[in-house]
Amino acid sequence: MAATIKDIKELTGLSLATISKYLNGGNLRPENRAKIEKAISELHYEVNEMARGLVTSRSKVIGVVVFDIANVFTCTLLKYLGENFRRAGYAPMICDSQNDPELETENVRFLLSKKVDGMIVIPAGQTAAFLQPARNAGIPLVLMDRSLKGSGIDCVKVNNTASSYQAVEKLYDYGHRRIAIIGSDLEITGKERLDGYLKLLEEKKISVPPQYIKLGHHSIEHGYKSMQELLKLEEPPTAVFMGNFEIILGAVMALNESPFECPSDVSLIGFDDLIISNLSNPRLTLVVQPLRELADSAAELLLKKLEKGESQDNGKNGFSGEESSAELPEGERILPARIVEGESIARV
Amino acid sequence: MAATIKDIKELTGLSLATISKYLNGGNLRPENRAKIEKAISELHYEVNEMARGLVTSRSKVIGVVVFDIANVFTCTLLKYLGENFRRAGYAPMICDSQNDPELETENVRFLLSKKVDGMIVIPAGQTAAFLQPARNAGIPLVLMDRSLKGSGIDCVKVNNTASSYQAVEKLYDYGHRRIAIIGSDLEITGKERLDGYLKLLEEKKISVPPQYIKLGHHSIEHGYKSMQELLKLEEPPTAVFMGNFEIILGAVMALNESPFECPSDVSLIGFDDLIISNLSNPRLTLVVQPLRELADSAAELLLKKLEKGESQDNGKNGFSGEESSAELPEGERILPARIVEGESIARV
DNA sequence: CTGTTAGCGCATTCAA
DNA sequence: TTGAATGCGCTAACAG
Repeated sequence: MAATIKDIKELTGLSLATISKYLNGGNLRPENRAKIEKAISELHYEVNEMARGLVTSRSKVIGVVVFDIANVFTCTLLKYLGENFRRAGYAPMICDSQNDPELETENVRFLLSKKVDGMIVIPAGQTAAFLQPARNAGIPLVLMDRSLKGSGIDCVKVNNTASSYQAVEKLYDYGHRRIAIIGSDLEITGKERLDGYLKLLEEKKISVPPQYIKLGHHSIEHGYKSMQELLKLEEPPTAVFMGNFEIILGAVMALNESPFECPSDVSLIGFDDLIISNLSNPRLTLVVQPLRELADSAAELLLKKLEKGESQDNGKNGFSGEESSAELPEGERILPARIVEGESIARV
Repeated sequence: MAATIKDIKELTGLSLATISKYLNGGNLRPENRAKIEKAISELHYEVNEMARGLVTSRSKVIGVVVFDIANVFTCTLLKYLGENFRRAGYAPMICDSQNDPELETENVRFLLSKKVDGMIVIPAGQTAAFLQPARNAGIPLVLMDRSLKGSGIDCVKVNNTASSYQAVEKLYDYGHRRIAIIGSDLEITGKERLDGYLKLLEEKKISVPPQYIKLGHHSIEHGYKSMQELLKLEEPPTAVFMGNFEIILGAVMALNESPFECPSDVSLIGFDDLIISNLSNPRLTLVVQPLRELADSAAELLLKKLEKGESQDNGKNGFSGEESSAELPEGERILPARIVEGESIARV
């Protein structure tokens, strides 16, 4: 089958060690170097990473576990992560959890059996138990987008609460008082964004009817249904804050099917994503997450740990099950989102 | 560090062979089975796939090379592919070529060094040379979306020409005669779709000014610029066929910024993607590719080859470089796309 | 700078 | 059914 260093040895008369040294960038006599290179290209030799990994116990592979791969948000991050890892000589091994905690658990196990050197995780659930095997294995871990409260695992994310506060504040500044939210209290990011909305209402001493607060999943259906219901109210909101991309999709769809117009009848601001907003007419004003920075930062953090050989397990968490302490993760990095202006907000 | 079967041996007093047999589903005495299971859970033992792979020379990993991962089309396919492979006990290892043939070549090498059992490829370029190492290695290969002419490698794709023919025919049936295209002659799928457009014009004996045929890359910029130019013509088209998702994005953006309205001023039909169309107002009429079927079919094809231990290299192609013969790939599977109705086409 | 040797964790002969 | 021995392809001492 495939050529091995033994074949190179036959062809060159050199020893295995010399060839290995060549492969790993050691110094050797130019003539030998040339011989080896000739043999390699003749034999179409490729390093067998399994054998190498068995010895070094490092695979140069980084596991990436995402809650849902069929998702603009996720795959943009994957793209940037991939660029970073590549540059550092690592390759990502991507696992899709399909929003299923069981699959997520299995993914972690799987990646461990593949001896990945580290892991990036965008968790599906809200508990860190599924990561315990990885912590036991002592490999570096970095979370993205969603932190796991009290787990002590580093996380890179945006400041959801502050950003959604700003978004709603923009509606407020444009004169809106009847401000609704279509969001989520089931996803952790949704909760944080809801907090921002509520905080602004509280600070500005605005009260809204409970029907203005539509909570469910971050899903197209929820967005669609909620917008329909909002527009049917006797006193519909003049502005709606939409908590994530799927919700935006559903809500805009419902609005398009209704007699209401944006922004004359109802103003909109949404959280997540950028490209897509160009499709809607008028263009949506959005809170855009710095995806590039998120990925770069997470990759850098993980690579740094990889270099230092630092383990995620700090010794305090050697047990499995629920964490009790509410210790603040030391490495939590919170990036600011920015508002990108469209024409979906009217003055009132 | 991590437990090995040696540790299990110590703990149970059984031999390595017995434990190995257990791990691989062999028959053994219930009491021994119980002992081993106890030891495994105590030690948190996980099979080291690197060591196993070194012996079996099978990794249970399937390499997936995509031309661009940050792309709704791609990542939806990835999702479905992942489900299929998972079910069959394989895990996908995804590599992003970033539309760069060099990176693509490197990706193939990389995956080979990881000893993947097979590969799914959505190629960035149009020549098959970069796959030669994989063919030499004798692993099964399946292309998706874009075939490599005369390479003899199986491919699962949609019938681009026929589908775009139908799309343009729909415009024709609605009474349109001034039909423009914003498409690509640089991507293979673009070419095929262009063919469908031209074929319909020819059959219906319609002639259009050359300015109606906008060819470039499958990019947002191309779509945006082309739509602007089309609308500026003295006699603008009454209908536009948009060749892929990025082009749709750009074109709709340009249209939204213009005084023209869809469908009263200009009718639209686009190729690719589904979800997104809901954002635009009116909803776009689209040619939708059967992503689920594409992925299922490609996965099935590859898994079948994996079972049969069939190699992609049929012996006729043992050389590298350009292929000369125009042999039809035996396993080419062409699936039909379907038109999903929106409200973006007016009668004229 | 180069060669010899040992062993990574596992599956797989062959004997028992 | 189980056990002992061998080797997968490579790296990492160590000695030369």
